[in-house]
Amino acid sequence: MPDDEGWTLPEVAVAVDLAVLTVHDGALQIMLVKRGIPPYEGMLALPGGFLASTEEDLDVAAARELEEETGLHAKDLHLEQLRTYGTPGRDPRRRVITVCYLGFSPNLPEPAAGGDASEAVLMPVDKVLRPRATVAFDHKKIITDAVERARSKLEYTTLAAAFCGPEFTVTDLREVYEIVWGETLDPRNFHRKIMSVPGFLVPTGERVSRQAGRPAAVFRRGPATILHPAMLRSP
Amino acid sequence: MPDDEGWTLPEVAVAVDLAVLTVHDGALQIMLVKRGIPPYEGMLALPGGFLASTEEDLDVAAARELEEETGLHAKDLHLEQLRTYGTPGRDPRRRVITVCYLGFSPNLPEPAAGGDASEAVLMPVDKVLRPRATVAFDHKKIITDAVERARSKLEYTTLAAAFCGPEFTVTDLREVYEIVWGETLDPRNFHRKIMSVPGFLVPTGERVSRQAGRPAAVFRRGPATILHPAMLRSP
DNA sequence: TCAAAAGTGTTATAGATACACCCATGC
DNA sequence: GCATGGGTGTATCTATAACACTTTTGA
Repeated sequence: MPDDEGWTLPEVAVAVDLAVLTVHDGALQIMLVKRGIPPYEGMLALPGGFLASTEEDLDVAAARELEEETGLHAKDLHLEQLRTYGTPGRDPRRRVITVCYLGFSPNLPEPAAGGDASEAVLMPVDKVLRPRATVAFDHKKIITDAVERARSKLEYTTLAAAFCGPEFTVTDLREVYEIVWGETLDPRNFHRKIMSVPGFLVPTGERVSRQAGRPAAVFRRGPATILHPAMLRSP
Repeated sequence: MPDDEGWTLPEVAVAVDLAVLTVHDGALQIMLVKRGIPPYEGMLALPGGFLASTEEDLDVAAARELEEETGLHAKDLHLEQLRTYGTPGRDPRRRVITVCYLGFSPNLPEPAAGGDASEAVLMPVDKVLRPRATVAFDHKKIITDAVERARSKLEYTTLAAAFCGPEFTVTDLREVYEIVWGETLDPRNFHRKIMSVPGFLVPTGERVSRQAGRPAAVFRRGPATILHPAMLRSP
């Protein structure tokens, strides 16, 4: 793949960015940070930054930036590579290509304010993606891609559980699907479908009462990672 | 996303690589080039190379490398971003991150030898991915990812047609599925399924005879891009 | 006339959908 | 008791799987 030796390397900066999604207050939300420096000073942007050194791995850089800018720890959420964005001009200072990561985070007790980064905020994706809303760089496009990927991943994987805490009920999980997809699902059919996937939900034996009604059984995530057959959104 | 100004950029080289797949001689094959220079001199590798300038877009670099190294033109095939690989040490010379593209090419009349690059070859992926086989860099891992992505894309998109020429029969298309997935499909059910997807196949009105048997109707690709419901591989 | 491939029809089964109904709790 | 949400049973519909059968060609 690399060509001939002894030639001058084009000066391209490599960054990582993170689109960390979570379900909070009945909405799909994304973690954003307020930029403290130009360009786009004061605007909201995805957490991220340049590689710290020539030897830093991409995944490591993503985990580091996540922690530095939001106080979240990579081990507490699901992170996967989303896509790389590199259109010339996407950063006014110099050529930057950014390797983006998609994160699924459980609903956090203290939304992010608890971290080192006081400037991290959760924002509903509906709000961020409104036509009039603006975010720094090409991050709106990245967020669009991240949301679509998340929606699609719920169809054929068990990643919805990554939006829940360690213990959750079938209704918690259904609400994740409903909020991420923006559609309502039949609770009875959902229950049966989820329970029929071997290794998705492991009962803890406990039950919890919400407000009223029969207490729901409590589950933990099982080893299953794929949903077969898939649970498809309405077309 | 980018951090503070006035800091020294880690020296990271940005490359693009291409995993171009095609169905040829009854096998799923991948386009490889023989390396003319170290490292891995003489070994087979994915076509690709470094960005030509600070201003070159990733897609443009991919199209350029494709043409330079294989003689294929980007407009003649389907190209999409696969994933970015950047583990430190993956290139012994220096830190390189490579943005990989996945290509679907129709079966070529003169397999690649016709291009500028006399060193481009088609190789069955089964052969390349055998445990004892070796390819340069981490390209074996990339090829594995590319093949899995291609297999999966046939399930829910109409991309199988990108492996066929401009005109093809339902049997041609079925053979693509059978070869890429490595399983046999019922010709009668396949025919019905494909024909039931609106906008997938557009009849030209012509028919062709293979060797024996009733001549098959000839089709062109229609505007449809997704298959709904999906056609799933056997689990 | 026969083999071979294209294409249609028919039945059986799996999974999704819709919804009636029972269960277990708080108030 | 009764409202509320958890969970089961069941009919219906849709899509796939399996395969008999007809059609149309080359040899």
